[in-house]
Amino acid sequence: MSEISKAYEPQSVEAKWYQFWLDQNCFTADPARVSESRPAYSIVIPPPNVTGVLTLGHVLNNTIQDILARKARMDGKEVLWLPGTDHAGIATQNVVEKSLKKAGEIKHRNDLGREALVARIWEWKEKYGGIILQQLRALGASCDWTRTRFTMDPEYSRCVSRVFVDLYKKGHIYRGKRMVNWCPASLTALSDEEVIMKEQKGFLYHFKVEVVGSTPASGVAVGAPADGSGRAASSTRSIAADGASAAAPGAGAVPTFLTIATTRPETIPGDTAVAVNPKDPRYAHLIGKHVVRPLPVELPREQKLIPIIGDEHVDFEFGTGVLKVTPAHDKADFEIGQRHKLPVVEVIEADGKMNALAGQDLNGLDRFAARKIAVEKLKELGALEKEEPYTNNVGFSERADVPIEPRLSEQWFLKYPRVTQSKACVAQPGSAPASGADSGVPPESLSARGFSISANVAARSPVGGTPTGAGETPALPEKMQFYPERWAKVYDHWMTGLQDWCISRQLWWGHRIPVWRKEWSGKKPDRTMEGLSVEVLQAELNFENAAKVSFSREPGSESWIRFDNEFKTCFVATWSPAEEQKLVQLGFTQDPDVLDTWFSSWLWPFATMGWTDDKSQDSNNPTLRAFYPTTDLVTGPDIIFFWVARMIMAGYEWMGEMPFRNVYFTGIIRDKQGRKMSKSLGNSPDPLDLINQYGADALRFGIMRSAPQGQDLLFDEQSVELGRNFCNKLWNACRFRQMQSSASASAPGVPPGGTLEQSSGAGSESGSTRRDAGGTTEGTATFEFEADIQTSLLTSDDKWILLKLNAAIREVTEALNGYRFNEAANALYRFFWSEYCDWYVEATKAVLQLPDDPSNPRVAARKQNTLAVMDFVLSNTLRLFHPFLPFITEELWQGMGFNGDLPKDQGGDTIMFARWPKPFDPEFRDFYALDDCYLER
RNA sequence: GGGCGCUUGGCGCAGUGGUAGCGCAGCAGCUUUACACGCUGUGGGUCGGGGGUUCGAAUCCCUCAGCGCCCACCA
Repeated sequence: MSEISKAYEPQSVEAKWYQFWLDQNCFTADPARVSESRPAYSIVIPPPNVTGVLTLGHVLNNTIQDILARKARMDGKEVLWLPGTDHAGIATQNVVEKSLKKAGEIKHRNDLGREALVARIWEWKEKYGGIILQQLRALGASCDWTRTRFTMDPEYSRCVSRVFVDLYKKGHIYRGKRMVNWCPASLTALSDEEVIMKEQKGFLYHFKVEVVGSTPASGVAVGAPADGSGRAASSTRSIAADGASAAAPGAGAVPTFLTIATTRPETIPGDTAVAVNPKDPRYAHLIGKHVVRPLPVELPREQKLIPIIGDEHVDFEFGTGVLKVTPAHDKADFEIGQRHKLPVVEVIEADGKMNALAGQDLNGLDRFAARKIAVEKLKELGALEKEEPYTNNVGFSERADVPIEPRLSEQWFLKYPRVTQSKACVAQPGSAPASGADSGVPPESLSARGFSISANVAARSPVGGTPTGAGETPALPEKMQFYPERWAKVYDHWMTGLQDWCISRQLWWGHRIPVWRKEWSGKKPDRTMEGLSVEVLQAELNFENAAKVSFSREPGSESWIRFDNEFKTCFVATWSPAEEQKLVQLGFTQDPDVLDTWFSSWLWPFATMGWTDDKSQDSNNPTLRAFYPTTDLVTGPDIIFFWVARMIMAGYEWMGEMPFRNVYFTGIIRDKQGRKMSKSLGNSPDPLDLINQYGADALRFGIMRSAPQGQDLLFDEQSVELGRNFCNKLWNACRFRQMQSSASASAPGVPPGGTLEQSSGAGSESGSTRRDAGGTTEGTATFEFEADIQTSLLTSDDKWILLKLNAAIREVTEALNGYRFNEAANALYRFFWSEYCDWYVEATKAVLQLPDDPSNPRVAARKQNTLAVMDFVLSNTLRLFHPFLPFITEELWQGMGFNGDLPKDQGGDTIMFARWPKPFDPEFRDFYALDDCYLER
């Protein structure tokens, strides 16, 4: 830093230092270095979609992870921050399909076919995938890039298959024909979590249907009572009960009508019953009779008779109290259908278009167009009684953003494993004594060791760990800690009502389900199953459980076989290539579906570390042994169910241990007006632009300073500006020091640095370990603070700033231990700007500007001492800042000639491994002659 | 229908029992030899409403209201 510029110019330093860190392998984790004195610290990145580009959400998320990782390095830990990307099934397939369509190459994915499309997606992935990881480098993310993983790496895919087969054999995975959430745009099933409920304005259509099989006499009894729900009863007069007295002029019986309310008239052709509550006095007597379904119009009346059934599910307060039952297109209706053995008539196809069973008027129409036509038809028939504006919740496909269609289809389902254990492992608010993190450092009066304990260790070990770290803590079962804690309740609630997980997707991009199948024709499977062994025939006896077989007879190759009588199909699950080959030879075909993306990402914490499902191998895997369970997970609360909860279950199931000790949930980034960031609103600034304009440190600091724990964050570019200004302040404060240096008689260029920690390390003999001031310590591994500061010459200003520094160290450390990043950032800001710059630097000017007087050596000594204090404060400040502002601190660290605490060949020439400062030990109060009055100030 | 969060000066937020703070914006000055991405000074809030506990409440309790999020098979 020979020529220091007037303003900090991030562009000229960021790339340089990032490359420097890479060249020095500063980010690389080595499990061999882990030891008692060098504990492991690990984070796995929430893998962004391969198609992703950096958003402010990523900036927030990854800055936090980087702060944690860099802080842990400075605490002397062996740090693994493992990066990677997610194949993101639907999203990626959509993106590539769209781009191919746009380029005019294809009209439909079938034009290419499965293999070719998948090949194209891989091509695309190699070319454009992982841009986001590149962008993270610009942010300063200190990931161990040598361990970058992708959820579809061969090794990772193997984990997915193994896990599937394992669950299959344990009976957790089954195949079933069920109502699922179907996305008519992506043409695949979705899990419940992928459905987003949205309020939709529509209409509640009331239409009447004629009841047949009733006699006028019986119909009389049922009036439309004015009690209960007024709107239902009075407005619709549900049954034309007065029909009898009306003495219909027509021939034959007087018709009786029921009025039904529906939001989906287009599904009428699929109705196979009308349901009422058996306890409803208005309708109960009609159960067993039939009604005439109005649609399709052209169908003869006799073919449209559907029964009136009684079912408890019907709420007679709602609508007219009469429910049309469409088992094929509504989840609740399907269940009613099951209970009453109703036929299932599908009138909507997979793509959301009506089919022939819907009748000629609707056939081929999109479901929403069909709705309009259906209403018209009802009008024409005189059946429509009214249309009532109505708002209801409709499920939308998360990815395609179209209303999902409940649809009956055959899918693979998973009964979640380890639910009880996973539910119990997370500390609930108020349940456990929230130790460590918030209790912080005890007051001054505490005995000597109070301050110097690594608060990090204490705080991060979830339960117990008192700050003194003495072994007196009872060995309570270790709990996982959520930050903020309230998310634990959300988690708990979800874990309580778990439904089986639909894990199959009708897509091409993803992990193909490792199941091969073959149907049989006769009563028993064995006739068509050539090559099946004796074990299989035994297995055949038990259709419930999977049996272990080996088709290929190769050692280690095994399959799990299961017979399904209902579908007359034999299913074989295997992850062994030899078995696959043999199965194909035997005429088996692989299941065409792929697995839900989350079925691979729930293995992320260990599948990325080379897990194999082979206990002997895994216990010899140094990475897994050193870094699993991971320490912290940083993610958004929006994927607490998708990802976090499932990782916990997977962690217990296959590793026997929770996957992480702490989970930090960030807030969601919104714009100034509180709206979500979105491409269509154009309110989502490109972080790279911000980095170019203000610098990565500015962006990091700005966003961290305005991100309260777990609260949504309203992003304002001004906060980044503030970050830039702050960097500039830091820059100039160091510049000021540099200018003094050259003006004074002190050792030029390389002012010694030091940490409070070393001072404290010198302990009680510190007085005797003092060395003479001067540059004699250059080039050695460590510096002694007291070598450069003469206590006897400390002014009250010097003492004051030393104590403020001490307070800042304590404050920042505690805030970071409690994951209160904005507090830490604020403390740094306040300390450096308001205390160091505004007061201390200004105060020093009086001293530093004293004219040199050879006859009075005390003047020079005082100046020298002031500079030593400055160096001390600055070097410790840079350490404190480094996790937040990695680039500028490295630049200044090097430029000021500060040295780390390790020899150069061990990373001593970078601030990255400089020790995190620790507050004074109490005895140092005496050493520096720091009176209590300074402590108060 | 349940659950959770938020409501503090113009804007965004800190502040969990002891006389209201920060940043931005505002206003008045400043070519002060680190920094105008700066410095000095200054105006502005009865802490959503109501009730309670307390010597004392933005801070604890109750209640109401508004906004937001999550969960839930009312057609």
